[in-house]
Amino acid sequence: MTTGTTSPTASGGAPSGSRSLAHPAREDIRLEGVLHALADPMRLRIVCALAAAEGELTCADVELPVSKSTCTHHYRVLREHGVIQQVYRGTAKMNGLRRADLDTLFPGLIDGVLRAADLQAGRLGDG
Amino acid sequence: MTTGTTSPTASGGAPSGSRSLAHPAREDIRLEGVLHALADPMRLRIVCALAAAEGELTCADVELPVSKSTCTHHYRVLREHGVIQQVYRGTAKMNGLRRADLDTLFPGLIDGVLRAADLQAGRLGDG
DNA sequence: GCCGTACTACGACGATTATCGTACGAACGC
DNA sequence: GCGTTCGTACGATAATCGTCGTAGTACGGC
Repeated sequence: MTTGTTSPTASGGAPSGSRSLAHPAREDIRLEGVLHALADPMRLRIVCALAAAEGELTCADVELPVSKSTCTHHYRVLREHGVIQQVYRGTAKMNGLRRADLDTLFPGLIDGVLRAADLQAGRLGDG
Repeated sequence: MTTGTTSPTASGGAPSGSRSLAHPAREDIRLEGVLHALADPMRLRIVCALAAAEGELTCADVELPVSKSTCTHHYRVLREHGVIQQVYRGTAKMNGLRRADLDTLFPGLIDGVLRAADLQAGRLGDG
């Protein structure tokens, strides 16, 4: 999805995505890293929101009770551990879950975590 | 919390093995806590060993490349986050996975993590 | 009663982390 | 061009964590 058709409006020309971000290859994603990334409440919220959106969200789309710097930090942790992918798009940065990679490496893991988060949310505060 | 050290030979009530350890109630187990507990390589190893044993193991049964103090620390983290239960039995302390509680709260989560750990072990070390 | 085994408590230490504020850069619209 | 919006980089800071060693406690066997 991200590759293929480059610029949507195509007026920019050559390297429209000049700002690029380093992502770990699928083989480099480690279970402990993923678990660590998911173990933080803020990051778990981000991941849940991304999963619920089933698409890309900007960093600002997920409301978090922390400063913008901290926000950037959490997104970076998620990206560097292979949980999400990030692509610049204009002034915004789109975030998406790396479901395909994660499901291939650890089938059922993300589903289990998302389901667990959902159950816990219902159990704790959502009544 | 500063209790203990009292009534080692108290009659009645508690059984003679009265050294008891505080475990969180099932309702108090939090997903972030479980994920955090599982995110450490040593602790993940312990949990995998416990799951493979399908029973109780002493702390010393799981060989870890760390000192005994560190070992105790990791077991305590696992217990305090509701991942394992610990019971004194003579001089030994038996450790067991809290599968029933975890599966009730977060169905599929532990299975997913264990399977992921297994897959990753095969992918990395086995060739 | 004494000793060995199994685990713990405590203090220490370095490394990592989560958080913030401020200053900066990159793209868009005017 | 200029300003706005969105995100980043860089320090700074306090908290947490993983690790260790040493000293200590509980239990069982002799």
